[in-house]
Amino acid sequence: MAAPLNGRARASIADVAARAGVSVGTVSNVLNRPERVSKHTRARVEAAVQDLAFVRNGSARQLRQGVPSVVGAIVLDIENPFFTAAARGVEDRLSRDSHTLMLGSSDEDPARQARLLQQFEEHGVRGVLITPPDETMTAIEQLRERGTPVVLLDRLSDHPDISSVSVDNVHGAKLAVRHLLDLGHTDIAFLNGHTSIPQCAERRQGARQALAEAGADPDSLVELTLSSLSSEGGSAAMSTVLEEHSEVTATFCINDMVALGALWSLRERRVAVPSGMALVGYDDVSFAPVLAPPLTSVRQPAREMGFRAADLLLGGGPAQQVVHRPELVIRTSTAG
Amino acid sequence: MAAPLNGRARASIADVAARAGVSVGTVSNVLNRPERVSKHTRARVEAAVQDLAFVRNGSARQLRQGVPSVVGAIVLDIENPFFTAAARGVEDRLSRDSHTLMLGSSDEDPARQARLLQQFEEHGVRGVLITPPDETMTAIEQLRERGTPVVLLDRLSDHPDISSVSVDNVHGAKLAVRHLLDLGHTDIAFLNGHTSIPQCAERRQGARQALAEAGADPDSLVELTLSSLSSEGGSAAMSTVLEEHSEVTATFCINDMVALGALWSLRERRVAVPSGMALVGYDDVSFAPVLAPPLTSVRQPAREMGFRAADLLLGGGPAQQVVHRPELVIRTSTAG
DNA sequence: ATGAAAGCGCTAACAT
DNA sequence: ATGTTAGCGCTTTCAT
Repeated sequence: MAAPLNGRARASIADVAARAGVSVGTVSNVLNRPERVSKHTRARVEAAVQDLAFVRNGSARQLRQGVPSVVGAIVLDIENPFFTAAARGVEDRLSRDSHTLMLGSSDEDPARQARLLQQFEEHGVRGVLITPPDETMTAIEQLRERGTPVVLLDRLSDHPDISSVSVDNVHGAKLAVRHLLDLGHTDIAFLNGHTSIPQCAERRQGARQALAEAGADPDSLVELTLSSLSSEGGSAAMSTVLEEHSEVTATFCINDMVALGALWSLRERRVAVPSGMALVGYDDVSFAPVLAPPLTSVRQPAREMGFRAADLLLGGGPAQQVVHRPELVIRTSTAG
Repeated sequence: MAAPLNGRARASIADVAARAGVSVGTVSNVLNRPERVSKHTRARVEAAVQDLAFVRNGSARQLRQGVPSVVGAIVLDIENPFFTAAARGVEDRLSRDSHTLMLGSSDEDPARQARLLQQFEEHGVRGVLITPPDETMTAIEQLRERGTPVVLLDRLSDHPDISSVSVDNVHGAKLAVRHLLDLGHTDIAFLNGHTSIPQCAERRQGARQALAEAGADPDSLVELTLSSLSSEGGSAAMSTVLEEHSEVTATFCINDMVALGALWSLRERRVAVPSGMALVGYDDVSFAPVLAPPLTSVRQPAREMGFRAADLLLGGGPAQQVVHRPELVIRTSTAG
């Protein structure tokens, strides 16, 4: 039963051909265009494939015909449910065309992103879905110019040839802060990431606009800059707020993971929410409605966004910019 | 500046060689063993690489030398924070050796797993990390026999040649249910997945053992079988418990996502936790401590597990079974 | 319907 | 130090 593989681990198409007593071309035809092969030989070849447990060598295949079936995706943080929900949407779309997802997390680090892009390109991926961690698009544009299609995820493209699926961040942040202002809060903290991250810059803009429109001074916003948009970052930042900005009565968090961390700190210091501190998150991830207390958050359709982005990539039509409208979901963390 | 690529999108090593006025072998040497090349020519080649924006063709490279730098991983559910934390651990380890992660989610479906395995194998991955959704290991063993190393993640291997990193599920479940019994609960529901999933079978065994050891009838456990180990599944199952098993005062959930869903339902029906229903989860994911109420859960070191699994895969030493010990983290969802 | 053979881009062994 | 070349496994003309 063991195959005569001359020490090689995997059977090649030549091994199959030898075993079935046909040429390699015929085996290839059985694999790719079975209708061109007679019933009889097809059966013989298929038997040989079974016997040898033959598996195609994807590298050789791709080298020859250059049609990759892998799509690369780079998200900011693989532990953020917003991005895994988006990844799930991507997978939903890819599996339709039996493509595989190669997922990487840049951890908001441009250098890590560059490394991943390089690996993806060497790999010859069919295309790349990416949430860039900063404003610079040169590496991405060059990648595209060299022939790898790119779609931006959770970031509006200003390049006419690059599609994107995003959400209006300015509007989303405005909804959040306006809500806090409507509730009577005047001293509001904003736990944000570096404004080099576009989402952070845009939401900051929205937050400040909301203040301005309400006749308040945008600079009255107490801004904290987290080095990492994670629950750990949120926890540390909220501690700072409590220690150094005791006037603050409401906090807007750049995302729900940060809000989660903020809740850790508030709980630890026995600050009641919302009476001691109102809290708004962003993304409306799955756990938001059952936090203690249920978290007010700005909803983004993560899964649909991922699906759509993958669809734009595979579809290959003209570039287009899809912009979703965010929605404020009010729960007891603000209106308790 | 544009390169003479004869219509091809990407520059090849031959293009670089032509531009630099050297042979392809020399270019290859600059790329792989720069010390063998004189400073002068190296500079010329590097300039050409820059000019042409040359990127290695990974397929050709792998075809030739057969050393893949991609590791495949298949988890049960990409939206479960336990698995993304594990994936993060995997990435931590892979990035040390500049390997890339190819991540797939089987969604607990053996057919999906088979498809992913096939794609990974065709791709020629360096190895596979996998949490199998059922007991059958034939596809996995065959993959290994054909030369692709495999490490089981979150599942004990009974095959001497296959390494694994797991946690003692029987013990974990026993801790959880014993805790509920200690609190005086006698009517306990267990929101479990199909027992074809090994983790589910093992935790069921632990739950029943806890009952037996306490002198109770193991069959008194009210078992619900969810088709999906997600928050949606947990929500639906908890609704059933409330409607059809009003005697139940405590529920053990197979994981924290299910517990999250259960909380949705409890909140919707205004059942207080733990007074109306005590709740225990499994995994102790990041949001567990700040749920309403904070969730008692069985902790598993997800990130370390992923790291270790990747380490075993890349290390290539003799197969070994790493078994972690779970830990019960008691919070107010049971002992409020 | 089937076979023979070229060639995808790269690496490594060998030759100079 | 650099060049030449075989060949990895596959797909795809072009013959037969």
